[in-house]
Amino acid sequence: MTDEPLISKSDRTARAILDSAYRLFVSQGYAATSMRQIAEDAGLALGSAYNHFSSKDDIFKTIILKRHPIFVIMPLIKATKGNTIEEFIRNAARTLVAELEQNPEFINLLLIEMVEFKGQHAPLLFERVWPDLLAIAGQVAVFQDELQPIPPPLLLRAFLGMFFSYFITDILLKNLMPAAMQENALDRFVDIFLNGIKQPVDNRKLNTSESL
Amino acid sequence: MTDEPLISKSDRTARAILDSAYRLFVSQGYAATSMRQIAEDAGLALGSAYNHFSSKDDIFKTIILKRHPIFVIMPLIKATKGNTIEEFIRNAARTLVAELEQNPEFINLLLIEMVEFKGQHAPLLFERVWPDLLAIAGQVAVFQDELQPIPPPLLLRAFLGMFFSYFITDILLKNLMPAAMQENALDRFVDIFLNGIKQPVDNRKLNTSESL
DNA sequence: CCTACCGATCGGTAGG
DNA sequence: CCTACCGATCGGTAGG
Repeated sequence: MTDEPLISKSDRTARAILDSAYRLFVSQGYAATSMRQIAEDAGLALGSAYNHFSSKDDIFKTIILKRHPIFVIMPLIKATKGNTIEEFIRNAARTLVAELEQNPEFINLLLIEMVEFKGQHAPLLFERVWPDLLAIAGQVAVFQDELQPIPPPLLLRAFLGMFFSYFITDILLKNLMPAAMQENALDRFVDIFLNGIKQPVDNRKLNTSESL
Repeated sequence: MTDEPLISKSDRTARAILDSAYRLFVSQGYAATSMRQIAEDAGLALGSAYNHFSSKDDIFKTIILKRHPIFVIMPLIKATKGNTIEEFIRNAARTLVAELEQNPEFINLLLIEMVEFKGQHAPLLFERVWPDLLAIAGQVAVFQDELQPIPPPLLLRAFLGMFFSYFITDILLKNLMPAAMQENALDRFVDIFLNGIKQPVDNRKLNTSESL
């Protein structure tokens, strides 16, 4: 029985290699990371890594299909709750930012794929994320009459864009910005986005009491 | 007189090296680009490149301080005209997208700096872009009473974010998206953004004639 | 500006 | 899973 544990030794080693490679890739880039670094970080000799993966590229391909940020982001959005579009969007934004703060480099895999691999894995990634995309479009459709007439896919794209741009500018400008550019920046981003997508009905509760 | 032309031979060679390096960096990344590639592309032997730059890193540093996309984007925004905030934003967005379509890889320098250099040049970049930032904040201040009370720096950041997210998602999802997600995506992005930042006064001309 | 070289490191493999 | 190796290429330099 114990001869065949649920997770074999070989599997554990393969995972150690993937984990090490992931960390090194997102912190240095693909070309700047050597197989020797990966093997050493995983506690192996170089040659041993090749018993588990045929090449460095093979490791990268495996990682990107398992750990591309889109595979973290989409399920988080899908699991978001909310009784109004406002609640839904604010909850989703908060969840994503919490995830990001936990691992600020997790977007780097996307950037590396764009620059160093010229986006060549995009078709496969898109195909695999498609079911989640449909599910989310269905969730948002519930709020249809709160919203401007915007096609749901475009809405999702704009939302992802808002989030993406928030933390790109956040990373870029970290401690450099004047306070006004930073303070509550996420809330402000969400305000603009929400105000932008909502129907201008009477019961809108804007915080613009000074409406001249 | 002709002994000292305005642009010396040495200057021209240095520029050829920078141009070649720029093209190679944005299309492959920094680590994946070798000094031999750069020298060959510039029409030189390897050793000759070192008469103009002390190291590969020296070349990168020179390039990023001259050609970081922020130095293209900010002047373009600064030169934007418009009698209303709507005109201004739409013109700026159009100009930036036109620039991007002309050189789809020009953002890669920013991405490379983020991933492969961990954003270490950010302080210097920010310092140099600061005057433009102030100028643009001044330009936008003119439209103050058309706008929600949003601090100008945050407004600029949100606008840059909108633009940035537009073309990141554009690059990522290029030919993969359902038509609805792509068609007029920029206009839609701008609509959302504009609607999001504008004061909800009476004379707003929304294209939502079907307001339930 | 080039040729010819330096030591170091690269991805990958053979052989056990 | 490791040791020891392969040829190729790396960033950089000396010397002319």
